[in-house]
Amino acid sequence: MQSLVLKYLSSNATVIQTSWLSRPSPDIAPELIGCWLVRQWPTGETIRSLIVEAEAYTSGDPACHAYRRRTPRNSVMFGPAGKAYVYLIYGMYHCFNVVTDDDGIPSAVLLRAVELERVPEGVETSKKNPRDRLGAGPGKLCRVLDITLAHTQQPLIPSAGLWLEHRSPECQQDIESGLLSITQTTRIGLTQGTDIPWRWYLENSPAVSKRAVKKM
DNA sequence: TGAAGGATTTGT
DNA sequence: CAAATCCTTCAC
Repeated sequence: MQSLVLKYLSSNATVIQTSWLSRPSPDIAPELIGCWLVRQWPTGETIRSLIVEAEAYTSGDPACHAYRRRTPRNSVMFGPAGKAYVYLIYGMYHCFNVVTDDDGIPSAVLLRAVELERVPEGVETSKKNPRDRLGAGPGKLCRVLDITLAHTQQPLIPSAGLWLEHRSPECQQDIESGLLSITQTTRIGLTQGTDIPWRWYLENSPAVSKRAVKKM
């Protein structure tokens, strides 16, 4: 079977705008599956990644970092959509979120897994970490795409070196026809809000972990 | 000012 | 299942 990334990669994808992201995160997260996360380094190297797994967090949600109060770390989630919320977890991994919904409503979509169109320069693959698993996990996708705390609060636009693009027409058609299937289930790794089914992933993607595909 | 803990990953 | 590892948050 041909790689999904290469099958759906198109040269004229359109950049996702703030207005499209100014909606509730549980509406946006499933629609981001099949969209593109694009990273461009200062060297000019540009890599598109197919988003295959995402989770929604929002106001009133006990698992949301902004549930208790506004703090320096989570403040970007309270602002307008279209910005990056990046945080460091367990002292060693970064997690990347897309800030969503209207100004004043703290919400975001955590990107949990992507399929890279190719291996970035300087990145080694191995049997343990093969090409199709480089972006398999929220910490791993940040590591391979070099997404760090420097990106948090940055707008997701090409000039920032990190942005989003809509599904290609081929991908959109395959999702609508049912050839590609998106599954909804519960979120991972939480201590609160564990029963809220706000995780979505693309069936049969090698970047979605077996642990992650556990059903409700 | 200090201590507890976390939207993870990896190896035992 | 526990370690790695450090920033954020909250309590004192």
